[in-house]
Amino acid sequence: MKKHIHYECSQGCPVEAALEVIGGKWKGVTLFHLMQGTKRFNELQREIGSVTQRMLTKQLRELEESGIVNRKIYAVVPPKVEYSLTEKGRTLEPILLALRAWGDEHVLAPSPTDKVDNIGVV
Amino acid sequence: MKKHIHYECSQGCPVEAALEVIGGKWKGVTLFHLMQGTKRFNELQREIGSVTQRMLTKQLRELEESGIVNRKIYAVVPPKVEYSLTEKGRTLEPILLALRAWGDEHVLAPSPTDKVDNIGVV
DNA sequence: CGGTATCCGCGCCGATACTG
DNA sequence: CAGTATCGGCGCGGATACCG
Repeated sequence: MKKHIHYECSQGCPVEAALEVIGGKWKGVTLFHLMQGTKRFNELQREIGSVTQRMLTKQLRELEESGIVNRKIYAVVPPKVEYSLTEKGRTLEPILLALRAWGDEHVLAPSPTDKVDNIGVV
Repeated sequence: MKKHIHYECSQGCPVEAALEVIGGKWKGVTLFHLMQGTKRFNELQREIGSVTQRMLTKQLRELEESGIVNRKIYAVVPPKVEYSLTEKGRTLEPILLALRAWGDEHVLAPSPTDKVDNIGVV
């Protein structure tokens, strides 16, 4: 059995690979808020609004494991943890800005130019 | 009215909104392949490689509903269905290209500059 | 060829309770 | 404050069979 076709996209497709990093349920928003600077856990949770503590923790851990987010623990009482983008994470900024612009224009404020061009049945 | 965002991201966050459109499990790859031009169903399935018929259908339907993808049915035997990007879909091209570039550089071919900068414990 | 229909396991995710 | 532990519903998504 030889694999003559294109590369299996599930393994080597760079678009999928990128989306697996930022495509998690709360990762987009989280990253976007971290673009504004270092944030504490509570700060993030408050700003995102509807994320549960459990999920925010999970998403942040995964982002950390992807090398996108840095977790800084202060050994103080009460505990203080700060999250920030790593160098690698900052390379995502243009993409996040592009996503925001696109979402703004084509989802949140659908313009008449976004109407379905045609539905073809021949 | 000025947008004083800093509230509930779950409803009005444009980044999330955009990711909900392209973030489906197979949507990224699918859209990327459709950037190369109009494709038939089988063609897409073969190129993506590991997607099941059921899932590809589902993802394409959702993309269609989002106004991103056009479905053109030819009334012939055997059946022939062609998928293509709509005008709105084509506005995603720069984002898809950026995602591919990022995935290539930072996921598929991790460079030494992507090493964790530091893990801070103060 | 390009789909539905159906079954079903698994893991996501919310809710809640507890902790250092 | 910033988590972890545990339970449980339910929807995602694979496998399979069938259809126009």
